[in-house]
Amino acid sequence: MLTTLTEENYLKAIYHISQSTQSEVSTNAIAQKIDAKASSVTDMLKKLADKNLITYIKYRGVHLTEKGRLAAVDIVRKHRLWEVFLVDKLNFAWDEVHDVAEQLEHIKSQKLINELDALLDFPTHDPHGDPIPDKNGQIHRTSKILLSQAEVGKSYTCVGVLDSSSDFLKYLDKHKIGIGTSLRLDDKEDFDQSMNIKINDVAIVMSKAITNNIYVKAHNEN
Amino acid sequence: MLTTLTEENYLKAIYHISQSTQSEVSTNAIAQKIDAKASSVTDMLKKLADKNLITYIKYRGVHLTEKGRLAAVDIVRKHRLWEVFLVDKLNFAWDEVHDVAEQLEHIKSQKLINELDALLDFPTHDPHGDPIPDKNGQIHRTSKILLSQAEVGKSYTCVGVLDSSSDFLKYLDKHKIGIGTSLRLDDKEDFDQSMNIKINDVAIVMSKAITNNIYVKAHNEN
DNA sequence: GATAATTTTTAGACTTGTCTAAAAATATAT
DNA sequence: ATATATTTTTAGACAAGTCTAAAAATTATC
Repeated sequence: MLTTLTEENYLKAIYHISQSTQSEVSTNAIAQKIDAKASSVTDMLKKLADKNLITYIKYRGVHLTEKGRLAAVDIVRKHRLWEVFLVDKLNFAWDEVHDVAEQLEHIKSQKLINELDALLDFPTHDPHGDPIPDKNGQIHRTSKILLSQAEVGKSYTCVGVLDSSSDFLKYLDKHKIGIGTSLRLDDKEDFDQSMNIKINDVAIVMSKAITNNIYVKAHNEN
Repeated sequence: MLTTLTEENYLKAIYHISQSTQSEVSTNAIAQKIDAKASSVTDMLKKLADKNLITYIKYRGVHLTEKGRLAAVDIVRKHRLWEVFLVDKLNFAWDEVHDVAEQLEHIKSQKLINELDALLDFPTHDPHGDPIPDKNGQIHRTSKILLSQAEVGKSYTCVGVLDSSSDFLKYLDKHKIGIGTSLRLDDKEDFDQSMNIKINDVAIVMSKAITNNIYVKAHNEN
């Protein structure tokens, strides 16, 4: 059974929302993500339920079925592989890739995506540090914490970002912070939870708004 | 002004038909190419005329305007660049690229196509030997003739194909014929115009149906 | 637990692109 | 030149996806 571009976008939205909330996904939440009215969402939910891609109980929100989850994860896989392609092969900056990948993720060809995977040498993470699901829809999650939760005196490696807006990514570029960058948390201010961070022997101060959007992994850990 | 995917497909169809006929493009011809009914085509022609992409006189067929021609050539450029990408970078065979390129040609990103062009080292022809229009919509046409028009005793290089159906391309693969292959016309049968061709010292017989679909360029010529 | 506020769904309408069937225009044939 | 055949257009309908406005269900408040 074929999915339309619109259906794919709904599935992806439901998937991403359910990742953060861990419970039923509400009509309004989808409407906000898709940038459509709630009434339009209701219509589409009926269609997706008819196709057994979601379980839908009126007024109670939706869940992805296994079939729906696999379809959603497949779109995510394509999106992230294309992002790697754009950055690694076509010299895109990491804040430029999203809109184009939104288009490319809907191209239908199994061979295309398998070969792309090989061309890119089977990457496990996209340019923002998000994991790329494998062919079977499995996601290899790495243990990571927000920099805001880090402990004073310890060293970390930057492994991802929560916010991937252009403004935030440009901030990181300006301070030469990227995936793989090592840093050390020298001190933390109790008052506003701002942090003194040392990166390549340069000390900078980061507000909570910043540290809340950077994922790190502690050194000497698995 | 944005063009929809459907509009782009109509423009491309009109462009390709006008390339072969050199005159007005009829509603029926478009319908056949697009695989739609003539009535649907009429509706779309009005829309394209409203956008100044074609000149349309009822019952008289259509012509592309300069604006329409540039839009059409831009799609052709993208299509052919993606075909090169699929063959050169993703190991697609030349009879597998068309359907995927049909999808990829509609991706909207100027940077994407410019960078792709560079990644592929600015190719001038696609895997079937068709010229790739440049950024300004200019097409560098090479002098070529159909193999069926070749002269007995002369040597040629294969530079393209007219038919690019999977069946025909598989025939060429089987006989190790591709773009750039050298061949010599040893003899021609008056009765059915079949030809005795020598390729890499192997002699084969080709029917008119075959030689009518292979473009060649004479050796020692410009 | 009744009432108010919010969320969700329904009903009906609009747009894009398609279709069928019928009418109009053009082309062909005698 | 007139009848016939073909091509093209019009008219009206349909499916996908969207919207607004109103009704129904749920949640929050007192």
